Amino acid sequence: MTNIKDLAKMAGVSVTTVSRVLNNHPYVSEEKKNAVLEAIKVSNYFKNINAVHLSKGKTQLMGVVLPFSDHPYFAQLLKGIAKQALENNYKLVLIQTDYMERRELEALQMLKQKQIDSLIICSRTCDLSTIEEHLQFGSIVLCENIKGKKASSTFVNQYKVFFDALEYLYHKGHKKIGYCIGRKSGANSHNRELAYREFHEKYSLPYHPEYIIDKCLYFEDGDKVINQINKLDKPPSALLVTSDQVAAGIVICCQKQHISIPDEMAIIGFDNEPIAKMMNITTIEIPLLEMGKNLFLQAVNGDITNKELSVKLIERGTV
Amino acid sequence: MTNIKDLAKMAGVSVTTVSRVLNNHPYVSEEKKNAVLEAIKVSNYFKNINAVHLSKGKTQLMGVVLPFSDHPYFAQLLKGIAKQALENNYKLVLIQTDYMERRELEALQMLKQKQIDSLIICSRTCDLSTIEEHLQFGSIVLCENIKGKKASSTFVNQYKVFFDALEYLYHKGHKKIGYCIGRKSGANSHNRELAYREFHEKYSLPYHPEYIIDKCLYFEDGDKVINQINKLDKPPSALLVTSDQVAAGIVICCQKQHISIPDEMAIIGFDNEPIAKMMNITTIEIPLLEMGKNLFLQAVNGDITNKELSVKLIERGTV
DNA sequence: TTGTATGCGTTATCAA
DNA sequence: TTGATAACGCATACAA
Repeated sequence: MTNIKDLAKMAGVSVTTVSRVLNNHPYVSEEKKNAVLEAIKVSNYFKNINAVHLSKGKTQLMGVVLPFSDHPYFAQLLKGIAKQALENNYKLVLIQTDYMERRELEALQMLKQKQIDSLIICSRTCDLSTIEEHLQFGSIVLCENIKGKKASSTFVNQYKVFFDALEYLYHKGHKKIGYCIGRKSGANSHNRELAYREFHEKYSLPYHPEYIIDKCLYFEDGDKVINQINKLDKPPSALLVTSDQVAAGIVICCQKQHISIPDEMAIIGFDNEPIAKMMNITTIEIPLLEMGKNLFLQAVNGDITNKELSVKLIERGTV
Repeated sequence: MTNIKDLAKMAGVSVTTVSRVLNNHPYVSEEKKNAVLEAIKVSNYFKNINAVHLSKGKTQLMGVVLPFSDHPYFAQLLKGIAKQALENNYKLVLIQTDYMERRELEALQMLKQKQIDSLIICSRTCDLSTIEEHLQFGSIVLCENIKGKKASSTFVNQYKVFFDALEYLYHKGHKKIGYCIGRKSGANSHNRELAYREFHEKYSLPYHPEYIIDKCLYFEDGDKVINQINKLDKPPSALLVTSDQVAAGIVICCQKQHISIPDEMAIIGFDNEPIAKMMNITTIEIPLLEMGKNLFLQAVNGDITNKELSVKLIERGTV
């Protein structure tokens, strides 16, 4: 396994000169350059990138923390990040956490140990303060509103989005509105709950905790939602579903059980996934690809910014 | 940023000793060990992993090449790989290719440059010979039958699976059978086409090239499939669909167009995704998680094996 | 335009 | 049980 020292010997130049031609640096004569190039060719040389990393203190590697990569929301986000990474000559290290804090800490550790230059945390369970402690080792970017903090972020104003959606349903005549979320904890869910509470206060509506259905992530959870609702004395007449995937599952389940949509049950999904279009589901479009792109750029850029992305209600047939 | 040299000085020992306690090596007195541990604590020390990589010539990093991470098939495969990676203390570097050869070569390059120890190629477009040239730099594992070659693989016998599925439909009375695939090229698709041809020969059935529908990957492609079939004089009465995702899209589209399933159109999906269960779609279960696990283990293991995984027909309501 | 010398932070070898 | 020293392979400040 030849190295630049060998190349230098072969080409009759110094290692510096070799390094120069390898990195396209100026100040090297055609003659010597060709000698080096020739040596590279005959020796079948290639860099040991780890030596470069050590020497430079950088790896061109970005960590991406997400709970599951097989959920359309995160898959789409990842796609946006990946696209931008490619353009900027970065590679992605995937850290799937299943929301286990231990794994998030591992990602932070990688930053500390210089294995990755920066870190995108798509969703977290660990403390914000823990994250802030690691900012000294590289930039960290989040997907939630952390204005005033020392890290960057790209996010959607979940409070506003949720409140607006609730009002939209209210003005369509719905007084009993429930919602489905992926997990109860988490900053975004917290904001949604806040919006939900304040919406009910604003319109003096009775607050039903049983209208909040947790752990709705995948298509097949649609069954669960409907079964749970069927048990209620007074079931909601409308549902905000924070994933089109789940919304689609609910629609399918309603069809099976002959529950008419939107008459007996109105549904608003989230994300505007292709499945929503195909199944004619009213949804709130979240620009996930753009979000991913932004996250990446913030991560490489380094200076601290907090960008709010706007969403769009797509009116279709389920409300 | 303290290093082991600093630690050695602080603890009054040699760097070797420091390295020994850092790596839990034997032959270090309690006394010195504690001194080092103390130094580590007060200095807030942590390893520079890149130096370790350079020194060891290994990175505990595995590359994963896949065309798109937002497709359920690959997402599931990735999940299986990730789970096993976690257990073996490996990190994953994701290389999304969109089937661009250039990016696959980049992954191979990473292996050459020692950035990753080994590589899993979930689907490829580059030559097998190109891959074989890189086997000298680390193990490479593929998802297709390459028995007799110098790399490892875990795969499903697509020829047999397809042939069996076609016969199943035939014995259910179908003589006009079409199929939908993700892409025409690729080893797996080639085997499927072979099975399709030979099935038609075996039963002396007319071969309709227009029954083969390409570029079916996502849910929304279901629309496309039905529209394309509607244009045909003699549409097929059954469809093999190499992704439950697409199969579900087709089912939804058929509902919209009042095409009765399975009477007017029978459908067999692939993968046994949750959506297939929920929508009662007959499908061929492919053990993707197990496949991912196997791929990973083969990659770390190093010795060359070729493992065929068996599939299972799940009979439900679409045939 | 070129080369020398040193640093990057570990691990591994070998002698003590 | 310990430590000095040599890798590991590249980048770069500085001198020439």
